Amino acid sequence: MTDHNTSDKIITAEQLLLARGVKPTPQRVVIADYLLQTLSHPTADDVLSAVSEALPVALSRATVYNTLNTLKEAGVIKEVLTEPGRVRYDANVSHHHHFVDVRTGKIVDIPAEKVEAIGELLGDQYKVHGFQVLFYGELKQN
Amino acid sequence: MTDHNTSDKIITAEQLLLARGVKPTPQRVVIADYLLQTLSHPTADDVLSAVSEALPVALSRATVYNTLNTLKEAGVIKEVLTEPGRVRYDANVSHHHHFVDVRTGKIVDIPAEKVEAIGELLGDQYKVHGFQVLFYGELKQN
DNA sequence: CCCTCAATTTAGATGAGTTCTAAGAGTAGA
DNA sequence: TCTACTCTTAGAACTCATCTAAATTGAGGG
Repeated sequence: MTDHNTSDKIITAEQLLLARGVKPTPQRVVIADYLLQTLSHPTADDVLSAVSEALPVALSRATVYNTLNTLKEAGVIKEVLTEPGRVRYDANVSHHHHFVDVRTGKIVDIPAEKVEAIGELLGDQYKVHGFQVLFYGELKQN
Repeated sequence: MTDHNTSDKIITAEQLLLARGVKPTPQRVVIADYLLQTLSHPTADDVLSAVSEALPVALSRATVYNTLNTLKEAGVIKEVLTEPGRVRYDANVSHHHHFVDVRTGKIVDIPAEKVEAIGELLGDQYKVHGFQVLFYGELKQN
């Protein structure tokens, strides 16, 4: 398995949690599953409403936050910072970047390969561990 | 004047505020002056403590937030998002990027020229208005 | 099977950062 | 000097996130 949760072989949320050493409780499975199947970079609140309305499993706000932190620490999801005051989550944990459409607020992933040269542009005085690019502009197709 | 507040000719905070159409009250001048002379990317609270301890002017928390928003809207300063839950401010409003030293938390500016090629790396389906790169790693000197 | 016990979930309290409100202070122009 | 608007202020309120302590769950051992 690579670090792309959503590509290569199809893998269920439950299998992914087991593989990363996280006990797959119903709440965790449902949250991980939602994150794996969306491309929308939801906030904690987005996760709570999406999962609450679609599911038999009751879910408290605290559990959403607990689970998001657990999944983040286990490497199942990543935080995305695009705006002040809220954190978004992304189940694509491969090295990649983001593009924010300034008209719609839509956020799309940009593969690392597109900008991979950036890491070498800085001089000797910087030892670059990684970098994050946030593009903003307009998506010409949707 | 270019959009570098801190280079080219020496300019006082008061002159800068006037030039950007912001009435230079004592509180605003003092806050702008602090931001112009620091390289540390302070938070609102950092500004409040730095300015409060150094100055005859009394300063409330609300004024710090009001002023930071006023200066941001006037283009005198920029927000910097490097971590969840807090906003940092930078009086360097030229197009540039940031490098976070993961050992010390120190944040330094990276000039736009160093990474200027990035804007052209995306394909036709993106109209890039701008981009922000956040590097993280280790500063080898300083 | 059914205890036991540790892990998980939960509602609500709490906390951090920021914005809002409404009242007071300052100030430019009549 | 008065007026009228702008700015500042203290504290309330709001939003997002974490903490607390109690209830629930469920896996492993008898």
